[in-house]
Amino acid sequence: MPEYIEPIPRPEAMLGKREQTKIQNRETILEAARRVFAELGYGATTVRDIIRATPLASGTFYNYFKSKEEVFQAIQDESALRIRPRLHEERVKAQSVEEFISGTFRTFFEFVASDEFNFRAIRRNTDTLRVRMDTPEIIAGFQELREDLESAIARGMLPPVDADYLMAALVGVAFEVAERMLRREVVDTDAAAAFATALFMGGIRGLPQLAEPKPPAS
Amino acid sequence: MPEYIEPIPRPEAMLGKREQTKIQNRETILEAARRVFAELGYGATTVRDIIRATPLASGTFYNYFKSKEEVFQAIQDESALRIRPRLHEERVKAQSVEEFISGTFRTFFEFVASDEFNFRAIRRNTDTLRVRMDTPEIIAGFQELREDLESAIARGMLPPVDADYLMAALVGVAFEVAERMLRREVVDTDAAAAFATALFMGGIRGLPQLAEPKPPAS
DNA sequence: CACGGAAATTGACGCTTTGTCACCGGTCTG
DNA sequence: CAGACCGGTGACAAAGCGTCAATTTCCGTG
Repeated sequence: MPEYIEPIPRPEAMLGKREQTKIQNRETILEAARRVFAELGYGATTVRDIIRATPLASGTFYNYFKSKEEVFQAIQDESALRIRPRLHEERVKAQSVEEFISGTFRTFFEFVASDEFNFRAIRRNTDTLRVRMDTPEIIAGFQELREDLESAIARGMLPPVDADYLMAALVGVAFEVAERMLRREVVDTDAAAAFATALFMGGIRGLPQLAEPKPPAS
Repeated sequence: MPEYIEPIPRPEAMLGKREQTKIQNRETILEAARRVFAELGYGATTVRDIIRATPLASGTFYNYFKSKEEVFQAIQDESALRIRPRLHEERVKAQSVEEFISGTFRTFFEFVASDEFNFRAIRRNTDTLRVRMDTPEIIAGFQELREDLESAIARGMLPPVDADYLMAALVGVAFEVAERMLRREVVDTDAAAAFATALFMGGIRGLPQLAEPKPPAS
């Protein structure tokens, strides 16, 4: 039986040419895709448009991604990967419901504002139509939020409410309010966070309480 | 100058053959599209797939719709057109905030549950990706909700809060909670409505209040 | 009833996009 | 330095797109 050889993790600078161009090409494609999506909107963009915005051959594209959806997903996941730990951290260090909620919203809205390019351009589509797409990484973020809520309930910080619905409500408000926030002439993340936080701070108190925690539905 | 001749509005049953097949064809296409979208998901569906699910020729399709987006829009708009008046009515006849909010949510969740086929199938897409699309008719519904909120504020039923954000929050919660509701083994619209209503009933009280009404942002 | 023309349907056509794969040049390993 | 092999290349077949000249269907009129 052949011994399994661990690939040697070479220091950054000493990567082989092969590895370098692989990273390079991937970034080239993602960069081009960001430009094209922003220009044409997701719906109107074709794989060929992305390839044309690149010095690469069509075959090369398919070595890295198998469709425009996958490129799109990668772009979204990059954002999700940057924001997710921050949100989680914000919530675990929260000493009160208020900190939990307001920390989540403030972090999210600030991120959205800073990442505005991605957040908006990506949603732009032909005419008045808008698309919203949840990648696995984003869905994992939702899942994490729900777990954090359940943990907060277990610690007695939150009353025993339906964590699944509460998660959904938080997500819905976060995304929808973020969208409106970005449309205003002056983007005021504090005001948006204050609004959303106040809504939930007042609202959670009156939520129907469960005898036992709700099992995950999917 | 030639006299303008008003087209004679004939009684339903006496429509000319031309008019009848026009209505017929349109419905044939929409029906086929519903099936195909449900089967393949919106993203994977091609105009040709829809045409193939129909006895018509490709050219005919383009006499009625100019793309799959437009078909999709028409399907969505049909739903929106059915639910919008009901929601509006529910809100204008509301004598209190509680009636306003709970009436809106109950009506919406019940509709979504009855219209589940459209609501779910339409969102299904390749793999874990989901799309959400707001048609002009749906956006008009949002607008109407905001106007109803503003009118409620004017009547003193609601405190002078940011109607734009409140509308966004209501919409976000409605859609996101609806989605979770449908995933559960037993779809309980009352429970979902109770949850969402309680959230807002408690939450609205504490919302930041405005000196003067917020002007529309877009 | 039959005829002329308006209106709508048809499907083949030219063009674009899609995804693949045989080829080949540069890169790595021994 | 040689040989293996990884991965970029672009031509290609298959499929989708939207159009339009030809054709059929319908309607109003004499």
